[in-house]
Amino acid sequence: MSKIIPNISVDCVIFGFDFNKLNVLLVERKLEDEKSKETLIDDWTLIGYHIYEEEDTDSAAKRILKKLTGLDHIYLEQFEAFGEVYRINDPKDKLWLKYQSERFSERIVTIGYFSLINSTSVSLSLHERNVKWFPLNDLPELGFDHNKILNKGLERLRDKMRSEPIGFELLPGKFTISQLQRLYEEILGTKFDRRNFRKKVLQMKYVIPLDEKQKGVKHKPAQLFIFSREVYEKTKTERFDFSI
Amino acid sequence: MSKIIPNISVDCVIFGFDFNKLNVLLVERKLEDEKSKETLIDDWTLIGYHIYEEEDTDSAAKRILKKLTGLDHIYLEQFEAFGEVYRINDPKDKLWLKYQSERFSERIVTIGYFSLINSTSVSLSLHERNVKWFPLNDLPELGFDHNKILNKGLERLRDKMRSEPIGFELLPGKFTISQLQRLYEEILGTKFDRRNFRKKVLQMKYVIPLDEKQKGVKHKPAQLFIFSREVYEKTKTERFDFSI
DNA sequence: TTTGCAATGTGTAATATTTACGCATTAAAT
DNA sequence: ATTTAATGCGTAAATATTACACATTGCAAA
Repeated sequence: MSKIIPNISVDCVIFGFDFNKLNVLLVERKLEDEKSKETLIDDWTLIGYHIYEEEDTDSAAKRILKKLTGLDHIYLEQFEAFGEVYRINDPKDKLWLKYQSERFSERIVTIGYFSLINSTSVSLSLHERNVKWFPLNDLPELGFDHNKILNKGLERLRDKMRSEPIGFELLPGKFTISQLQRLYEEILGTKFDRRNFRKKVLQMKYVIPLDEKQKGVKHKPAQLFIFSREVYEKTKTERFDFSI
Repeated sequence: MSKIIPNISVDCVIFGFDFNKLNVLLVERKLEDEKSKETLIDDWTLIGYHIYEEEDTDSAAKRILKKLTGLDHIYLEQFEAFGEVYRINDPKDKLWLKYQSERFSERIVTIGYFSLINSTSVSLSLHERNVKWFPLNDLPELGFDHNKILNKGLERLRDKMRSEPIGFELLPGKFTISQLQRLYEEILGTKFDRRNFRKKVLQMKYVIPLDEKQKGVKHKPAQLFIFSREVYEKTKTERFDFSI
């Protein structure tokens, strides 16, 4: 692969949904002094990396996701570039970058991507580093300006959820209407009336009912549905709107 | 000022409204062979520039606007980073960059900003270069990937117009409801019923009627209004929506 | 095997919002 | 004085949203 560009990186806000909470995937950032064994850094960050000279920024984000999940076709969208001069200012952050490479002591503009993955069906690995899902309301201390990046990504996810059917990306292929409702309630921070929500979803021709029911639940099993992007693209004119 | 970063730039899609059409501001790109006087390049581009090492990307965009208009507080918003490896590929574009500086032969990631200005009250100048307003439906040939950038900027303007009251930035401080309507119709590409549009606008507490009427028109002069961002921020909860 | 539990699944009336549309008013130009 | 080309106002019809109650299903516990 070609050379790394030292002052441009991408960072991914990877969202997952466990049928209850919206989670973000973070990677542990640990550094200890080689002699004294003193812990110099111990916190978490978004998953990101510098881009290569012969690599689109989109491709860099895809590369990171692929390395992490082994999967190729993950929902990915750029949401904002972070270009403040002093976005990396904390000595910890500078130390970490220096430890990675002397070349990273320059100024870095990073491009934020958010990604939606169906966390129930994915196994994760990132070399020797520890990656973990964190619910949004219980985040650890984050390095760099990743709190800001994460929140901007979340904001964009919320906005986009209201106008396009991207929520399905967070669910398995087959899902129930209640699962979809919980997802929307969790992300948008609202409550919907169960019956009205169902009515709305049933109107969407691209949410297709299956002749199949939920299994292994201890109550009346719900009908399963699939989302069809193909049908959605054909019937796009209907304004999609999950707002209150 | 500090050194230029050769592989990061900003480009501004500057919109203006002349009470009839939505226009974009472009700068002429002309280059002729010094000996033969042959025209090597003659087209137009968005207004952009590389960023400096000690400059936020936002500040770089502001710097460009200031140089162009002399004004400080212009509506400005980042909309997308363009990070394809081969976004600059045309020999003309490479020639132009080389002519600007040998250092610009590297790969460049550019960050797109869109800006809204009240074109009726601004005088423009950009050193020795020719700048001009073009209506969106009659654009000249654009250099680089600026057609793509322009269209993405426009898309973002449209999206944002539907959810936030940014259209006012394109009008003079005092405006009539019909002017506002024409603006929205032009940008969103829709027609609104005059009476219903008026009703909707009058509900917005942040569109404040003045005891003042239009002058110099050859029909019944309309009442003038001002937009108050302050009132808007206070009453934000009401969902703003100009959709059909 | 019966009963309780915890969900799913359906319908309808009340309310709010959006759309469609008609006519009087005003200032300038003829 | 009359015409012109807009502004300004109100109301009815259509549509969309919200609120709400009860029957159904499959499993688990009694």
